[in-house]
Amino acid sequence: MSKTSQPKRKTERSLKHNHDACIQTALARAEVRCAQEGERFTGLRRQVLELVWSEHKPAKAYHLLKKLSDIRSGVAPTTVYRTLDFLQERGLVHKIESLNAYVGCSQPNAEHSGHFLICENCSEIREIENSKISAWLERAAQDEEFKIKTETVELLGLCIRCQPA
Amino acid sequence: MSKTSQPKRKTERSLKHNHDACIQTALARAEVRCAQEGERFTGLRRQVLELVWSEHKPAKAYHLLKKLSDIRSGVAPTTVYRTLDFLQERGLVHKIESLNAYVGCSQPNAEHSGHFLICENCSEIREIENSKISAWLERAAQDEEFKIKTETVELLGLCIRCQPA
DNA sequence: GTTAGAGTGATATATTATAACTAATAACGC
DNA sequence: GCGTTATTAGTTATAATATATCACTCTAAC
Repeated sequence: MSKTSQPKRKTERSLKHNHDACIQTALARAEVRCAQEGERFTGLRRQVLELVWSEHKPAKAYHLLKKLSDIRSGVAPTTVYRTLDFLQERGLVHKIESLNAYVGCSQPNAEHSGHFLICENCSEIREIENSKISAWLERAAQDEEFKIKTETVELLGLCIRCQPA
Repeated sequence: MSKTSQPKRKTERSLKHNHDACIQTALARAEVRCAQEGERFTGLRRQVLELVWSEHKPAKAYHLLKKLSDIRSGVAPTTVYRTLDFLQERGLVHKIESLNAYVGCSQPNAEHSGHFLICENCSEIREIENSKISAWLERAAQDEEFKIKTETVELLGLCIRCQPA
């Protein structure tokens, strides 16, 4: 248990920032992106993406499965994995390999592998857009004459709010 | 079955480089390291580490389980995972998150997270010792005031031998 | 309106990992 | 050596993650 008499976290709402808008933006971008590629952004795909975005935390496939079952019928693991695969291929979600979980991509316009900061305390996840990282990794790989295709960079630790003073 | 009349691959031996010696070195280092930490390097632990090292490819837990069953009795998933956990905690093996597999650590003396180049064609894996990478990642994380505890860096692509000319 | 292909549903199963409890073994103080 | 304790390993069961396959449905395009 944590300390009991902690002050009520008035930040809770602000931490959620403008989350509804944030989801809506993601959905709108996904729609555009699919249209651009001649892909159909179906109801199922929209629902899954919305569920992935519904928290700023990595979403597990079977958690999504449960949530999805609440809003439609005939949902099986296949349904979820297939849809996540679709979204991943279009750069709309990323899989966090070290957690077996999925997050919405915050820069779906750019072709990129995601790089992530993951708080081991609160699970909040942050995609870092730091083009230098890829450049550095490329250089390191070149030293070994290795040709990178996909980068998995997942940094586990403590976000600023979860660090002890 | 594979093709029957293929030419004998004379490279096979050289590709294996000095692999027996390589394994022996790893085992010897593990023994020293465990002794230093007051841990027991038991028969089971030795066997598992040896199996992990037996190929220069990531080893899957259930593959190790099967191999291990050939040389001792009473082997269950728990046996393997428990032993791999032990070896991981001592820095003797790394888990490759993007493959759910394990590799022997080539620098067990240094405290470090591994950084890997993984060939998607031949599965050969190479741990890159590039202290700059950690430094770079630290810097990127600091920009976000994030405190890294463990780094997962897995670069999937083509090794030099598997690149088209 | 037919049709080809994409999308989804349904069922089964494979793969990866952990929990919880028991038995065996080694280390330690005496 | 001898019993005590802690560590290691064995045993059984089950949870969590992921894929394969086939059938049915919908939709876009003609």
